[in-house]
Amino acid sequence: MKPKNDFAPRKPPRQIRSKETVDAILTATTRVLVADGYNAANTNRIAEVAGVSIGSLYQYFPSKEALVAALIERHNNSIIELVESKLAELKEKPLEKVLAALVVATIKVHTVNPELHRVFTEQIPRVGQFEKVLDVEKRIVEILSDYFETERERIRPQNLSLAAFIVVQTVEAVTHAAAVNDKDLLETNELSEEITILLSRYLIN
Amino acid sequence: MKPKNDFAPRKPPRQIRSKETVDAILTATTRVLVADGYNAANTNRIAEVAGVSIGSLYQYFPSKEALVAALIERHNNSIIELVESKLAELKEKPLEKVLAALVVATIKVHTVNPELHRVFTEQIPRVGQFEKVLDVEKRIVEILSDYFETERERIRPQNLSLAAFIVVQTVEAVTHAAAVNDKDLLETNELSEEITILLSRYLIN
Amino acid sequence: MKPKNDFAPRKPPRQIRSKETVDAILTATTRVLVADGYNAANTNRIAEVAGVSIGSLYQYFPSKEALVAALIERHNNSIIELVESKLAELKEKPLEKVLAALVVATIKVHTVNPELHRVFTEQIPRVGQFEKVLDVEKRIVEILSDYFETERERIRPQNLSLAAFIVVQTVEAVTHAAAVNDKDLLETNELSEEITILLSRYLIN
Amino acid sequence: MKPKNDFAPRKPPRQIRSKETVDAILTATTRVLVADGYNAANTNRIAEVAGVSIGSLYQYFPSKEALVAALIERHNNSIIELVESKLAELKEKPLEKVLAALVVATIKVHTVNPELHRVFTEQIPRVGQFEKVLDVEKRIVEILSDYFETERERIRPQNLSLAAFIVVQTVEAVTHAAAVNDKDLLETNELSEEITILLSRYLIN
DNA sequence: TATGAATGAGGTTTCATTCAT
DNA sequence: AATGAATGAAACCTCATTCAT
Repeated sequence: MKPKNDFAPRKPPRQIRSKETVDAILTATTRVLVADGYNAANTNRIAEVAGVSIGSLYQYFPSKEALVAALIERHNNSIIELVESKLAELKEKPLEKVLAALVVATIKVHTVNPELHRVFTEQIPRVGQFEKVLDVEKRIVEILSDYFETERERIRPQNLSLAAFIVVQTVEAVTHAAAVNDKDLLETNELSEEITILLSRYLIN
Repeated sequence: MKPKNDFAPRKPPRQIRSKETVDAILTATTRVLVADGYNAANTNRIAEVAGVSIGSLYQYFPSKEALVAALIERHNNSIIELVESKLAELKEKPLEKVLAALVVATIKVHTVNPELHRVFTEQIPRVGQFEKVLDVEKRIVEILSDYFETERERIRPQNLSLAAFIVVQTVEAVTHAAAVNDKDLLETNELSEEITILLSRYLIN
Repeated sequence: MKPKNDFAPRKPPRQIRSKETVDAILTATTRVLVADGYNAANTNRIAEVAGVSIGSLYQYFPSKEALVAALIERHNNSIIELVESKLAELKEKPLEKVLAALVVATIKVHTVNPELHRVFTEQIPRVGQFEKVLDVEKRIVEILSDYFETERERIRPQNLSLAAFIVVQTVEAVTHAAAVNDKDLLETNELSEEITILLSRYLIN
Repeated sequence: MKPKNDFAPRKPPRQIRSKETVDAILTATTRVLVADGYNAANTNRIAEVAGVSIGSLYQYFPSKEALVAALIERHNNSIIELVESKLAELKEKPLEKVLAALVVATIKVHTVNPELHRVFTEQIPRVGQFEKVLDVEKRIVEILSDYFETERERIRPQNLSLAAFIVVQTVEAVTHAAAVNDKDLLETNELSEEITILLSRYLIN
C-alpha cells in the first residue's frame, strides 16, 4: 500500500467525544514529535500514546503529514494572533516601542514550547504540503508591512514590504539561533535590546 | 545482530580506482538529493545513479547519513574558505566595503547550487550527527568576530561576538529567505544594498 | 536508526484471529526449520509458508531468534512435563523400573519429531538468547536429583546432584547419537536395555 | 555471486611462504571463531586478522566452510592421535587404568582450548560438509572397539562396538557439559573418578 | 464509530566471492 | 602469488495504511 496524498483533515469532528479524540491525537502527536523527532515519529506510536486505535486516528487524519500539518497550523495561528494582538494593542505607541514589543513577542514564541518549535523549524522538510504551511512568515510580513504603512513618514526605507521582510527574517533567525545555541542568552535583556537597536537603526530615519 | 554504526566515512580510498568510485558516489548523492529530496533519497538509488554496486557504496560510507554528512562537510569547507579569503583580501579596506562584500559572498553561496543548498538547510533534520556538521555558522561567527576585533574602534557594539552572531544570522536568514521566496530579488542590487545598509547602521558609530 | 531489539515475543495475541496467525507462524517455523535448517531458514520464507505477510510475523516476533526461541520453549515444556509425569507415575516403583522408564521416555522424545529435535540440538548455536533456553537439562537434573533424594539409601553415589547430572547427560547423549547415527538402533530394545544396565550398575548398591 | 561448493582446501602450499600464509589464516580463523562465534565470523575479518588479503585467503581455501573444516580436521587429528597414543602406551595395563586414562585424556581435550572446542561442538551446524568432519567420535569408537576386542574376556557386554559407542558418547557428553556448566568441576578429581567408576561398573563383569 | 490485525512495498545492510591489476 | 576494489543476492525489518469485524 502506497501512502496517500490528501492533506486536509478528514472531517470536522461533530460530537464532543470526537473533539476529545482529535485533541488527544494532536496532543500525542506533539509529545511524540518532541520525544522522537519528526522522522522517527510514527502513527502507530502516536495512536498508542493518544490512547486511541490506529483506525480512529486515520478516521480523522488521512496521513501522517496531515496530522503534523494540523499541528503546525494551530501553532501558526497562535503566533499570528499573538503578533496581531500585540500590534493592535500598541499601534498608537511610538515605533521603537512596537519594535521592542515585536522582539519580545518573538522570543516568547521560542520560549513556550521550544522543543516543538525546533521540530517544526529544523526537522520537518519544507517540501510538499509543508512548504505552504510552514511559512507563517509571509503572513506576518504582510501584517507588519501594513503597520509600517501607517508609520510611513517615520520610516526610512521606501520599499516597506521589503523592509518588513528583512525585519521578520532577522528577528526570527537571530532569536531561533539563540534559542538553539545559547538558551540563557534568550532570557537576558542583552539580546532583545541589541536586536531592537538593530531594527530601530535600520528602520528609523 | 544489527548494530548501528558510525557516521564517519568508512575508509579512505587508496587506489585511483576507488577514489573515482567515491567521487562518483558523492556526485550521485548530490544529484539524487536535489532531484528527490533528503527523505526520498535512498542508497540503492544513489548507487545506481553512481553506476556503482550498492556494496561499493557501503564499503566507503556506512549509511545514507554518512554520505550526506560528507557532502555537507565539503560544502561547509568551501563556504568557510570563501569567507576567509574575502576577508583576507579586503581587510585593509573600510568596514563598509567589507560588509558589502560579505553580503555579496553570502548571496553567491546561495546562487551557485541553490537546489543543493536548499536541501541542506530545509530538508536535513538538524538531529544526531547533522547537528554538528550543519552549523558552519559558528565558525563564521568566530572569523567575523576576530575581524571585528581589529576594527573595534570603529564599531559601536561592545560585545563583538554577539554582534558577529547577529550579523551572520541576519545575512544568512535574509538571503536564504529571498532565495526561497523570490529568486529575482537576489539578482537585483536592491536587496544586497538594503542588507548592507542594515549592517552598517547597526555596527558603525 | 535501526536498534536491535529484544528476543521475547512481541505481544500476546488477543483476538482469535491473531491467535491463529501466531499458530500458523510457529507451525511454519517448524516446517521451514526442518526443511532448510536453522541457518538457511529466513523470516520471509517462514511468513510465506505460514500464509501470512512478513509484517504480521514481525508484529508478534521481533526476529528469527525470537521465533525459534518460542518454539524451543514449547518443546522444552513438553519434555519437562513428560519427565515429571513419568516420575510422578512411577515414584513408588523400584529404582530400576524408574531408570528404565526414564530411558524409554528419552528415546521417545527423540522419536516424536526427530528432525526438529536435531535442528534444536545440532544447528542452533548455543549463544546469546539460546544459551539459556536450550538447557532443559538443568531443570531435569534438578527434578531427577530431587527424586534421588527420596531413594537415597538405595543409591551408591553420595553426591546426588552430580549423579543426576551424569545420568542426564549420559542418557541424552547416547540416545541422541543413536538417533543421528543409526535410527534402527533406537527402535530395538538392545540400546535401551544396555543404557538401563549402565545406569543401574552406576547408581545402585 | 553464489557461494561455491567445493570443500577441499584448494592446493597444498608448496613454498615456505605459502605454508606461513596458510598457518596465519588458520590461526586467525581460530581467533575470530573464538571471539565472534561461527555465524558472526566472516572471511574478510579473518583475512584482516591474518594480515593477508582476502584474495590470498581464497587462493588457499575455496570457501568459508572449507576454512573451518580444515581447522576442525586439524583438531580432530590431534584428538585421535592423543587417544591412540594413550591406548598404545597403556594397552598392557589393566582395563581400569585404561578407562581412567581415557577419561583424563577427554578432559584434557576440553581444557586445552575450551573456547574453540565449544565453537566446534555448539555453534557449527552439523550439516553439509561438517556432518562428516565433525564426528571424530566414529573413529574413536572404532579404535576403542578394537582395543576392547583385545580385552574381550574381561568385558561384560557382548556387543563390543555398542559398548564402545556408549562409552565414547558418555565420556564426551559428561565432560563437555561439565566444561560448559561448571569449569571448576573439570579440575577436581571428583568428576573424573565418578565417570571412571561408571565406566568400570558398566564394562567389567 | 471504534478497533486492531493484517498488509507489503521498499528501504537498509552484510558478506561470501570474483577478478582486474 | 598477492592485492583489494567491486559485486549483488539475499536477508532483515519498519511503518503508513487498509479493512474486516
